[in-house]
Amino acid sequence: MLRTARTAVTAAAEEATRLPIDTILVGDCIDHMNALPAGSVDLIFADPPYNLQLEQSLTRPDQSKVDAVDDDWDKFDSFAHYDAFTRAWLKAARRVLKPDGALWVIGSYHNIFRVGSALQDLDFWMLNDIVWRKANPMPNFRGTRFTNAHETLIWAAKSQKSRVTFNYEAMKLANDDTQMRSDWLFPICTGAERLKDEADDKVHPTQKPEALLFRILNATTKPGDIVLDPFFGTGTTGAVARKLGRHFIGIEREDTYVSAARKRIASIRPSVFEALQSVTPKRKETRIPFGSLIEQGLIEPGTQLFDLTKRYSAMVRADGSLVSGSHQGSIHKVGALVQGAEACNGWTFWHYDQNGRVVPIDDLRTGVRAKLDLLSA
Amino acid sequence: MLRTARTAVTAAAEEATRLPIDTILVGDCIDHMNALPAGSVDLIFADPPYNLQLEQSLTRPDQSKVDAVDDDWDKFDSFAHYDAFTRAWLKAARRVLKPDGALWVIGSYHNIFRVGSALQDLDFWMLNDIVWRKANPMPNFRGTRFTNAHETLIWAAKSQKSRVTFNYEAMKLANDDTQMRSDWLFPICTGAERLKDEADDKVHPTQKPEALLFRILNATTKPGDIVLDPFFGTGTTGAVARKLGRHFIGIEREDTYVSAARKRIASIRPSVFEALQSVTPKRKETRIPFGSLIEQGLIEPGTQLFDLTKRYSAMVRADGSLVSGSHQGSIHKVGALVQGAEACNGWTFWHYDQNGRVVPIDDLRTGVRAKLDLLSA
DNA sequence: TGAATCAATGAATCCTGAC
DNA sequence: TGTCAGGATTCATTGATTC
Repeated sequence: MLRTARTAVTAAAEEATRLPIDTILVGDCIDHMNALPAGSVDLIFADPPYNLQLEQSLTRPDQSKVDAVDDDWDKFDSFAHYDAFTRAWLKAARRVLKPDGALWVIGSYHNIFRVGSALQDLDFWMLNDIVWRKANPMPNFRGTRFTNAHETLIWAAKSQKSRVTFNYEAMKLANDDTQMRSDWLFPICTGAERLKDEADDKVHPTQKPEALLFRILNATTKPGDIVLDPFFGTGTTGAVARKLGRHFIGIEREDTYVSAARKRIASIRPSVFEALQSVTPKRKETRIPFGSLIEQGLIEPGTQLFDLTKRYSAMVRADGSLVSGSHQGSIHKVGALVQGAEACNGWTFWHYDQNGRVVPIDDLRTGVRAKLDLLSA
Repeated sequence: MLRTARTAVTAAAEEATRLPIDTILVGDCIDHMNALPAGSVDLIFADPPYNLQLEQSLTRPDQSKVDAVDDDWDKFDSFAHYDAFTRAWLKAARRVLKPDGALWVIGSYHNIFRVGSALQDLDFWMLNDIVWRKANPMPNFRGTRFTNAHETLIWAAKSQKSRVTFNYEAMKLANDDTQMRSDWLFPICTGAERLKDEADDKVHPTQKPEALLFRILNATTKPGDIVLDPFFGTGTTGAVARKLGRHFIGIEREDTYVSAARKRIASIRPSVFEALQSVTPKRKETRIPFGSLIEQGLIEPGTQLFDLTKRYSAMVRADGSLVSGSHQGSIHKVGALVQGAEACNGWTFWHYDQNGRVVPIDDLRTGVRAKLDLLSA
């Protein structure tokens, strides 16, 4: 009798801890997370709705319309509603995490401050905020702000005393033997990687690049770990987990996304090594804008520049523009204008007086570049 | 009697609106801000305490101690206290801003999510979050996290309807003619720029580089604007403001910082006036109605206009309107109608035949504008 | 076949002054 | 306060089309 009871209990416990590994659960993420056993997953990656608040439609300068994120799942009545939603899914997420588990969230300035505050309030322990610098962001078409060229990720442990996985050496190796920094450069998801439907439209408006998930899983999980994604979408997390020999649990409400994700993941052939290679971004020559020389105090506003023959001259203004007579603009533009030429490389055309020596401004750029590369290498 | 009263009132009003320009107020920033007249400053730059939670002291691999931020002013008992403090100073800051004013805050993951949420709750309107990528950050000595290589800034307008200053063209030009992005690369403040005391210790633990403020003031203020910094520290904001021909109001509690800042700012040589002028944005150029070109005989009534591909054409009428088939109206309206587009810039869309050369009508406008500006100069 | 050109597009809180 | 209309505004990448 006793033995039978114990067996039943053990079986129930086993049943309860048997996780729906490498599958997608369809439905609300809070309900599904609450149905999972507590303390059962190693990592959570979450890409929740951003709560964008778009007022009107936006057109490009060529009058084409920007295909905005206007899906119902991104609509919230107020910050209060968004906060309630955020706290609810974070609470459920925290429960399902192992004691030494950690969580990643990605967001933009519309929502990330709400999410970050909620995380702290719920006793998650922040480890890093990470900046995903987009190599090819959408420009600001109206010329009213800085190009929105990044998104923010937060990496947080379940609690202050969690001993989370961090593959420091692997990250350092992947970054030419220097510590991986908190700013990551990746292109947005386009081309063959971007899932399209029969009509050749994007299946999901905000599909994340696999390279981003590669780095995250490589950095903060071990092979065989279980990664939960409560906003699975078209399954980038699952695809990368499979490639890297990690297990995933996806939760997604929309049937369209679920079926696209299933098809996508089924076709993945795990191949760790090559995938890892593609993660390392190639080092490009650091670009130094002329304005940064002034910002850094290497050229003072008011400095006179001239060409090698001293036929033309121009004055440097604080904003990085040059003036020469009625001409004004960038070093290149004014260089072209004074000569009546179509184009001009201002870096080699313009010179300044360095203690009596006539030196091209390009020399300053070379110096700054060398210093920057040295510092960030 | 009445006259005297009115005079007194006027004097009081004048007294109240007389701002403590280019000075440092010593004491609590909330008290001082509340004593300033409402709606009186153009921009606020704030570098509040970060609420760093260093559990124990940090040691480098060689066992030397890291001089971490552990000053009293950075201690808060809990997030609740920090939030209360944040809301209090942000409220005071919002009151003192002009209706079209804006605010910058800088922070790290320890505090920026609290600050960002508070901003949104207080009806500030976020314009961008900006990432300052440090060229030479402090490494993570323990190898337990990613190198903390950036800080976050938030640029927010006083309200959603504020028309804030943004020198788009100047930023674009300073960035080699492409839009300035939201990720900025600057070295941290070291070397000669870093203020040191007699013992050769740094005067302030978190002195910001002038390059950062240079970009901020260049991007979001005009010459002569008033910039308030409620956490003035050693006065980077004041130093850059003075260099760039902007006014500052600094507020700082610590005498050590105040005296260092005063000395620092007194030694600054402001830029010459001409160097502070910036490129004129197209939006601000003298408006030339199309009709005036006809009035001035530059285009004759009856002239045929066409687009660059010669797919569409229209005729100029004496009153400055165009006709194309059944369409008629302004150059913009007809340009849009013939293409079936929502909008169209007629100045660049429509061309005319100038002795066999196809020239946009905008070239005529440019000529007229130059002549007009010459006359009025 | 290859080079040159054109077209499409991506998490976007995206105008401003006159009446 | 709103309405109306002038007219200003884009970067990197991919893939298709043309030369």
